[in-house]
Amino acid sequence: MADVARLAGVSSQTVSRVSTGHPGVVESTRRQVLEAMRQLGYRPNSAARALKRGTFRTIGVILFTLATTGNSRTVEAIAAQAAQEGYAITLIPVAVPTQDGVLGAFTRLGELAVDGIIVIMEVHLLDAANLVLPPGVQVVVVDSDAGDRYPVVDTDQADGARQAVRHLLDLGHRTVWHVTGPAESFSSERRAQAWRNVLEEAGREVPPVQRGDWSAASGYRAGLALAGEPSCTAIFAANDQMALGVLRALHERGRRVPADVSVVGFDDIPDAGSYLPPLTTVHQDFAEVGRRCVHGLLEQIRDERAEPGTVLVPTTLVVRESTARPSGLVG
Amino acid sequence: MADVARLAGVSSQTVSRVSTGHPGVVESTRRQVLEAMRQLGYRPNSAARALKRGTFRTIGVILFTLATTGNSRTVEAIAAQAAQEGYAITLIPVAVPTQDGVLGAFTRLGELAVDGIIVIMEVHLLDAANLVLPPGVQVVVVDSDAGDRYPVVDTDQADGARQAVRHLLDLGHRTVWHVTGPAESFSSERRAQAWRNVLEEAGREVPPVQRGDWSAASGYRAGLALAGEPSCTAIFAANDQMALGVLRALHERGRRVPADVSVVGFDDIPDAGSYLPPLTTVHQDFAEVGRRCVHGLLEQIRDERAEPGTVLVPTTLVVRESTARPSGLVG
DNA sequence: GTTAAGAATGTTTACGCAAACATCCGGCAA
DNA sequence: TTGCCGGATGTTTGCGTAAACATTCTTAAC
Repeated sequence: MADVARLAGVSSQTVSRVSTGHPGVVESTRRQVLEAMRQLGYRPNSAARALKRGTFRTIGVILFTLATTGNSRTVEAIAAQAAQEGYAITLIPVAVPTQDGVLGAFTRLGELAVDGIIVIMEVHLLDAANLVLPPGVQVVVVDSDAGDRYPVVDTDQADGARQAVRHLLDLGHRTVWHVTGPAESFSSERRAQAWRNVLEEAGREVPPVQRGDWSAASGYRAGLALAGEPSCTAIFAANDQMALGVLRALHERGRRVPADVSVVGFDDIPDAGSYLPPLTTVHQDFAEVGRRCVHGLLEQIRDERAEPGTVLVPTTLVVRESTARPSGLVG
Repeated sequence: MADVARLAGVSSQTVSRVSTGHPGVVESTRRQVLEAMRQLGYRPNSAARALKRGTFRTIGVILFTLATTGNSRTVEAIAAQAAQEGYAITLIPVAVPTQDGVLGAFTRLGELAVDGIIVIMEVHLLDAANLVLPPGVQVVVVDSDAGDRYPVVDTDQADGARQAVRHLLDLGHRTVWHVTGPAESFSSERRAQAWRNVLEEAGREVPPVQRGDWSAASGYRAGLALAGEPSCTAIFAANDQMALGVLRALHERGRRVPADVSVVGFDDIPDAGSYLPPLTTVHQDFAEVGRRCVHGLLEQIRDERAEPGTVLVPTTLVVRESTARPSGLVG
């Protein structure tokens, strides 16, 4: 910086003013400084800047995996929104979903240069890790029900699941079977809960749950089991990939979709429209979730007033070709 | 830090020594300092630390999107490996693949606190952006052929494609049609090139290319076109998602897979085994690519000797049920 | 022409840490 | 006993920046 100042014939403070875009620098001076910067290839040192300002303009995102569509889409949206607000994103992956894993991540995080953290996982896992957040670092949570302690932003899981199940009941199915996600996942539990509620409210029988792990392979296994249930005419899978596995299992067992069995997924991943048949599913607005996270976090950072509460992003049911009236009712 | 030193009855330098794990601090003193840290909730300020050390222990990853399986898997592997080496990952998304977009990202990047950068995109786009890298910041590139200027780590695209096409020819197909990815993508071009080469070497006719954009929807469109070609009995899609679209198109047009037409994909995404039928595809080891990237970059950072060159990660063909001998040869 | 007001620019300082150097102390060989 | 060595700890200093304050210059009103 001193070099730039010397070359431009000004003081280093003026260089600082130019590089931070402060007012009160006359145009001709400004031009000279910029030219000197260019010549010397000067770049402000962000460490020094952060030290002086006490802020890093960086948000940490802590999660288990990018392998699920939901997570990677959410992270992408967070990154995009943060970039627009002049913030960078630091990714903190937790290798294994154990207490140690989370604890390790947070220990690292404590020393990390972040002004706030977005947690994309069930918050109980954080508590279990006996976590102490660095003071002054704000938190927003996705995929959790910790709305009383941290601000939460999430898709309206329950409403999405309700729409899916009601759609199937409205088509005339007597009841709906459910392929659920892992028990540790809040989203998974919430979807299962809503499914159960709708059935109970409608006075329908609640069939046993098939548990999966979000993967197509687990959906396939669940689908094989369900294909053996003659009374099963409608299936609500907790995500699209498990729905894909269910479709394959039904196909292999000679049960036609949607003629014999209707299938609904959740997420509306881009591929869902290309499944055989194209999948009826619940559309999640991941981009909006990401935007809201960043927005909420920055608001907290600026205001220091943490006000827990939950923001729910609405869902829409996208009806494609994997659902139909049960065959007994055709016509 | 001064508070901690006072409470522990030592100098701030001793506190520093404890927190950096330096030797030469007697156990009893160390214990006292740690206790004082705990009581005061002290956390080292990473900005100051970075300023002093001149290093951030952070790697920047610049890319267009996390939406493609390959990118998100690679990023995940990079993050995991970096974490293990004590480095954090900063994500720099480039919203739009235009010169301005890339330039903007790099301007931001210039001010960013990173010791090295991993670029996951065709490097020509960087050049087009007239990019000036911050001096002292090392770069490793994925998905590019810039091996003469930057170190490159990539899947062995050509070999994977060769395996796919040869597999189809070996089964007895006269030729293989190709659904390619976007022209800007190096991976896409490399796969197409290898496909062409194998056909030419074998003296087969090279059918016109169907261009897609990696999405299942584009694969579907290409598939509809190919379903209208009676002579088309074998299709190599440049990724699994386009293969999914092709499968759907063939199904809709009444062409059976693999009885009438064989289909091969590329990537081996987790869902591929659950397609109808389960997809024969080329397995990419994204995790290995990520590991090599980080490894290469850290080596550069430590040695300062940039030695361009290309590291290729091998691929394997995974044969499932979407390929078979052409029907004329059955039995 | 004088002076005050305000704009443009310069000077000083501190942010929190860790490297480099300085000091202190106990122990051991001569 | 003396002197010296080396380990443990303390003191000084500077990393690059921007806030706060100081100075200079310009302009306009009288």
